[in-house]
Amino acid sequence: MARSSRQSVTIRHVAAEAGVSLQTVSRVVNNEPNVRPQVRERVMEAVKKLGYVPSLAARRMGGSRSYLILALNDRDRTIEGWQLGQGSDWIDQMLYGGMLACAERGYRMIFELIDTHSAHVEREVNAALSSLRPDGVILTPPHSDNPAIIDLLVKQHMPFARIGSDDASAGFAIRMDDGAAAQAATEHLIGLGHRRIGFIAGSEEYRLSGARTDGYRAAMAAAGLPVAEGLVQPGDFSFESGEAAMRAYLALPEPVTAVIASSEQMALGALHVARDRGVDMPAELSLVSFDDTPAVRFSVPPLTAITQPIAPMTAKAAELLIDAASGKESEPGVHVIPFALAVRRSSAAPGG
Amino acid sequence: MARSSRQSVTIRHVAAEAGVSLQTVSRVVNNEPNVRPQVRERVMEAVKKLGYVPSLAARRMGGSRSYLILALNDRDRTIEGWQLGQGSDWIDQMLYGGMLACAERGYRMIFELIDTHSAHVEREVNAALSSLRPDGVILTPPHSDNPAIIDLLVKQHMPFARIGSDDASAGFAIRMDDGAAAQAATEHLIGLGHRRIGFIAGSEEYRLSGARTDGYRAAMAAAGLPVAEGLVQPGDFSFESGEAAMRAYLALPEPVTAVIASSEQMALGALHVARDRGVDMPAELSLVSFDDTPAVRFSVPPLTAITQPIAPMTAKAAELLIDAASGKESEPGVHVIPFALAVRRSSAAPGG
DNA sequence: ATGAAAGCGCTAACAG
DNA sequence: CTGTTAGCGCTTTCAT
Repeated sequence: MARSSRQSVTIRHVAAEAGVSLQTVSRVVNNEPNVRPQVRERVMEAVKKLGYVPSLAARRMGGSRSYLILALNDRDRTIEGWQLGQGSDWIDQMLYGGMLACAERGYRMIFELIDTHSAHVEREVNAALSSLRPDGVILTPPHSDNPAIIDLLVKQHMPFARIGSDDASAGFAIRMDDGAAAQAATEHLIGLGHRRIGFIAGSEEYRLSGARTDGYRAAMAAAGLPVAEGLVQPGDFSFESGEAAMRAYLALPEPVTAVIASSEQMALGALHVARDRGVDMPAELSLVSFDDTPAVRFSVPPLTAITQPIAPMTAKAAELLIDAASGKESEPGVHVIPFALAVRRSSAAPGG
Repeated sequence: MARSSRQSVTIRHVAAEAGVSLQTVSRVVNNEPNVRPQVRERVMEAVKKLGYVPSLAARRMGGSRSYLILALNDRDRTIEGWQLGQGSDWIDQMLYGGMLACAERGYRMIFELIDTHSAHVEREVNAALSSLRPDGVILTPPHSDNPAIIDLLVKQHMPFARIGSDDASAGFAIRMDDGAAAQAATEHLIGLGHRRIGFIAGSEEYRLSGARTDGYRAAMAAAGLPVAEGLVQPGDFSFESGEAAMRAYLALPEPVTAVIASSEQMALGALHVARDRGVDMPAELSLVSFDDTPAVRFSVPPLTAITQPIAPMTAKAAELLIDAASGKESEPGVHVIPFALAVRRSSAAPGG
């Protein structure tokens, strides 16, 4: 352990130490066959003694793999989230699931911010791919359904996983069952005795918005409840759109007794308006959020929420891509990850 | 833009397209001198036309730089934060400041989780360094003052920045003035009319804990207020230790009218206990938090808090390291980044 | 089962 | 100002 200079240990040093060729060291390090147990042992000792760890860059240069998984996130949304610090922990959960899954397999996850709306999406994605040459790409919403990005990836034969997408035509799709989740939230409220339940829809830019609205409608229909005019309000996932929706509900001739917001920010916006107007929650109004974030848990009252399995989805995405890069063919198609409903004080039987 | 195969554009293709040598392309791409404007122009056009972006790995292999900055975070704390999802956005703010500062300079920030307490710290750090060969390392608390890590970095001549450290003996130290911040928080309360102010100290594993306590004592002393027995309570940054401290305050014969917690989690723990006991805030008790996180802003009441400039500190760290890697000698020593005090409803004049 | 040779895409060092 | 020559540390052939 005396090595302490700037010059680091390379495969050469290990080969010399063990008295074998570079090749043999490479084989041992990569767990390849055709090495006698005895020699393997000797090499592993040398590796350990010298503290050898292969250089990522050199591995990428020599071989075909880069041991890198690239996650692409929407620049504007991500930066806005960071600036506002409003407690969406999407990135954190993505890192949690993705980084650990990668680390377990000797991979590394890097993430990049990409402008969806920019005319330069292709240029930006291309730049990241060219620079990093990852073994796989993880797409998060709204990139998961961006045709420009998908086309690019397909053309380059770059394996990719699409989080929150149900499009199985290319790449791996990994999602939770958004429809079932909205349905579960709706059923939860119906079970509590609610009959006039509002639903704040999400941005149509995201495919999952439609699925959620459909799930809500399905649950209402199954219970024989009409979806009256004004019960479904448009939204764009923003706090403001949640506020606007709640104002609309409060202006309805016949009031709603419960509201489901298909995003955390919209739930908080709705909560804000309701509280401002002195609505007693949950006595007069129950509220359910999609997305179980810190802000939702710390709000007053704490909100009942659908827990999106962001970490497990990202972990699954990383696994699939690494398996693919390792030659293991995994089943393509849509992988559905279970969600959960966290029941908190914001939902109760109507009237108290 | 017809290139669409897997095989990507290399410096060769650009050289051929522009009719110059590889070297000239390299010079242009790296903004080096000794290229006629005319030729430079021609090369830039070829680069643009082919969509050429240099390979990170190849750059690292050929040259002396890797264009990578490595940020080291504490594994246990980080993972715990992700699991609990309690809304500490340290990682987010670090990424915000660090990634963008790196991106502006053509660098990339990668972050790794390292076990501080493990006997393998050195092995873990070494592995990350050997694999990535970054141009600089950013240390975050508690790594910033970990002698094993510092020694390793110094021995390897690896430039590094220490966030939240005031130790200027090696590397760049980047910090906010923790003492002044605690002092400002204390003065804020004194200005409101408080005289018996409690201070929940942080873990002694972190050097900044002492600075904060000192700042509190200094402000008290400057105002001629005694720091009576029991006013300073020990803590370890955890929610539980905040709860314990608040219980201790409530058990004091002569009650405190205000409390400063030197971490967000302790503030929330203290708030939890106070609310449970029916303490009216801020009428009966004012509370100030260190760390202006989402949870703090969404709590009831929203907490007055010291805003730690995590993003600016990380950005500064990245800048210094990249400048160093680029040959620009920057002033060593301690870089102090301004903090702010966000006044919210949790602090008011005593008694009402 | 092992080793030798070639080369990945770039930059450093040197020639001109 | 510009081009040529060597590698960087690995993995991939291909021999042995």
